[in-house]
Amino acid sequence: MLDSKYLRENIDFVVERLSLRGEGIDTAGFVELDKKRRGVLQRVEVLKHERNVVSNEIATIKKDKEKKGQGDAAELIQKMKGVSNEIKELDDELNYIDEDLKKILSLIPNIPHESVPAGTSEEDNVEVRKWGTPPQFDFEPLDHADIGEKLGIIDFAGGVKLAGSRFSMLSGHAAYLERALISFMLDIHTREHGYTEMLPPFMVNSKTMTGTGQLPKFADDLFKIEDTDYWLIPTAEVPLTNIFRDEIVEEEDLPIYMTAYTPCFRKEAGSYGKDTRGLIRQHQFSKVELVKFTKPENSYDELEKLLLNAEEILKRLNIHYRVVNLSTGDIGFAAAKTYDIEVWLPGQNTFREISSCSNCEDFQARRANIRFREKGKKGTSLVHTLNGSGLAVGRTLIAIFENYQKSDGTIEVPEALRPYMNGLKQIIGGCR
RNA sequence: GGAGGGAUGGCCGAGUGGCUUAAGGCGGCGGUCUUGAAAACCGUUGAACGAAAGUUCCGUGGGUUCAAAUCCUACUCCCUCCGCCA
Repeated sequence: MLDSKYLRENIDFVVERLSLRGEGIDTAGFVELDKKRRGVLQRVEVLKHERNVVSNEIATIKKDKEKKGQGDAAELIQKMKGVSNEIKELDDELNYIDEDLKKILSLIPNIPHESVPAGTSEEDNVEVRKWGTPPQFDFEPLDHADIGEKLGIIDFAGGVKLAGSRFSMLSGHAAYLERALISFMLDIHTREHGYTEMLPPFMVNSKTMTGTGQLPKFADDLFKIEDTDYWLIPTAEVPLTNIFRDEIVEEEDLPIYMTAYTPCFRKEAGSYGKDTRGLIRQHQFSKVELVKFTKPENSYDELEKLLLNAEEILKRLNIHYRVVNLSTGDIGFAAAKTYDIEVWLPGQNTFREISSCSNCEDFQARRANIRFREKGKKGTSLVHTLNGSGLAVGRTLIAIFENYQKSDGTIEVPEALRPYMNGLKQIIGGCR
């Protein structure tokens, strides 16, 4: 959510910046309502002041009457009845205005940072760097779906039978590999990068979904449990960021680093027919997430560090990747700036997103009311929130399948993962 | 699922219609004393909006009243006991 005061004072600038996202905003509606709100607020505050003053007078008169047996508050009380009714009407009006204003504000996306390249789509994303080299094969590399099915360790039909399209099932060494990847990633982030491991709820309420920006605008992308206020999380960013919702943290506790493995659930509405093959786009996938709470002045440095933390996983696995700076047309709703890490998939001869690292600045903090107290400064300030995948586990598994495949159809286990798989060097299929 | 109890500032906790909308304590900050620290003592210290005056905030939403932390009501969450259960 944007600051309404900031929006009021910089409305032309905001409109211009948001137009780079391809987003129009309801400026006329905002300006009119905002003005109306302040008018009503002023009137009702004057009346409330009067009510407070006269109420005290009434109290004094009644007390005198008890003591001295004289004085009569009847006239004042009568007068205050009118004032009271007026206050009620104005308060009601104010509530409606506030609701409408909130509705407008909650649908406006974050303002892109100045370092974000202008553009309308992913075509305009800018490559920041490449790491490693693509593997060379003396045979035609397969894609992960073929590799997995040939080895009998990815069961696409089974997922469809049990749940439906965009579900699948891993078995044997594929399931083992996924579990190993989760431990591997969490260990690096907790032991080497200073993150605290969390295991949050996989379902959250509407308020939590609103705090990070999924609601109200993106309800169609989410799974909701019928007859409850429970939503399945689309990313651990949601529960982790909301841990400090409506709280004031101490300055010396910042920055706060948290990491969590969770499954993620996404409807993938609007992607019909896209990425239907393989594990690329599923309704349920595993992800290790990184979340940071920082002081505003440090958040862009922290974003660079977070990005490196995510990259480190691919470096240890020795898999070729590149980093791109997303353009204004491609960054998410809550983000001011986003880097994507794209991993090389030889089976598809292309780079695919495996991590998305964003600085949301104070956009989520304002929605979720996450503040900190600064020494020697009056009041509180909003923290900055950051999040990134470290990494998407299913897509990492895909990358290993495709980059480490052998001509005989087996998969070499990357050296860094072997300690997590009881020394296993090669995935040859079968159930154990 | 059944019965009962509860929700007050960062934390604990008093307050049951009007006496500035929150006593007191802890914690934090500043000071006195001290070589330094601790202890003791003194002072200070909630949040939001607003240029300010001022207004609002005692779990959340309704209601009663001239006036609500306080009375009524619905809901949410927490605790205890019983039942069920991985």
